[in-house]
Amino acid sequence: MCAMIGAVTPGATILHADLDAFYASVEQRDDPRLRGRPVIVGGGVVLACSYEAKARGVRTAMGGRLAMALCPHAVVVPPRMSAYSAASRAVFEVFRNTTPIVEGISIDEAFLDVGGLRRIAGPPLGIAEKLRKDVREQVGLAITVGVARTKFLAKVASGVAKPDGLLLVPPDAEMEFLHPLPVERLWGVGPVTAGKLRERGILTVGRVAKVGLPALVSMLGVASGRHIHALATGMDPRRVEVGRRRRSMGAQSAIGRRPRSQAELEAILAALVDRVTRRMRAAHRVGHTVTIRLRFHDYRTRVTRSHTLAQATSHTPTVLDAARRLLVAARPLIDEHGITLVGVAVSNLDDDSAVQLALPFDAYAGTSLDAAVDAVRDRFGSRALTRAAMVGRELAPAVPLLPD
DNA sequence: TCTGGGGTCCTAGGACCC
DNA sequence: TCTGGGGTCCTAGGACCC
Repeated sequence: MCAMIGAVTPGATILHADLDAFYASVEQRDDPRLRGRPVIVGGGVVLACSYEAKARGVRTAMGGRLAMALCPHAVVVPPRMSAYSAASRAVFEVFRNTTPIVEGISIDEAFLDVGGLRRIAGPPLGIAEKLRKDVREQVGLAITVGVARTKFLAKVASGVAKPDGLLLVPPDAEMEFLHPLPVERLWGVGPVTAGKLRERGILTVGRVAKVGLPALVSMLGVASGRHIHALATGMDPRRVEVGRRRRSMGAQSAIGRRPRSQAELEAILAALVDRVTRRMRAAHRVGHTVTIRLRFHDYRTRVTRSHTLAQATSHTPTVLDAARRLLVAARPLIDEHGITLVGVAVSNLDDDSAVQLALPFDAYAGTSLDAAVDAVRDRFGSRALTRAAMVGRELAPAVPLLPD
């Protein structure tokens, strides 16, 4: 399926590329028996589903029981995250072979700026066509691409063109394209905001543009009002940014309704902290703020409790200690409301090379070198020690530490 | 709908400093 | 004894996205 509006359009140089039903498509690619059949990835809840299942009303995040009621012949497969990661890496490789300006949004989605490539690679629409072909041939997956002047319009275009489509929005036809769409298409308009707009009879993007900025600000607040007004009128100055860094890393686990002892909760917490801190170390990141997240029996009430450490760390026992204290402090809430989810996140992230400054001058000031070395080994593992030793007697500020 | 897991950004109040 | 304005950081909650 390939739709096009207009011809050569110098302003439309941003591509939004979005893999179709990503997890389910990987499963269908890897197992020919699944092709053409409704596929659900997940178990208790639907993590992803193929278009054949979507046609029966199955949706992401739906409970497994309901999904099977809607689509009794669906094939349910357990998720294979490593296969999806590998497929994602292969697709991003194709993206980066297309243009150096690639901004990853998620495992299956990215923006590409192809504005500078006209002389060597031709106009954006041709580049987009080739990108789709390359992903299909090299990775074996269908990908939808939207092409437009702004990120938001490119994203909406890919959403409209799905599945396996290509859609260009020419700069002189943006409002015709955008204004008939429902307000939910605006990035940042979810159920709550859509409800507020709906109450006032604002159902389309065109109506949002017409009602004007002051009215939107009074309805939705300054940030939200300005944001959706800008999008609805085609203004979106955000550039495609290469190398955006993660601002937090977390893990969580839904644990059902069964009552849990403190020991059980702490064991779950320890496993989560271990997962997060391993990932942090692999990414060479350290963080200052430890947050625990709890959800209660009603599945709606959520609380977070956080604590900011004096020093950024990815050290498992240090993060666990902070998380455990927060959990202990939250015990009365847990006893009162019952707990159904526990999560841990570390935010305020730095590159792990940032730890270095604090080490010699703060925590280890006044201690002997031997004592500092022991403390460093304890805290960050032997690789950090090796790096420090390489510069001689001191833990020099310029040396990045590599926690193990 | 008996309910996942990983994130981002915004708001708002209070502490604290100058 | 009463009273400033501005800025930053921390904590908590909420909406939203994939």
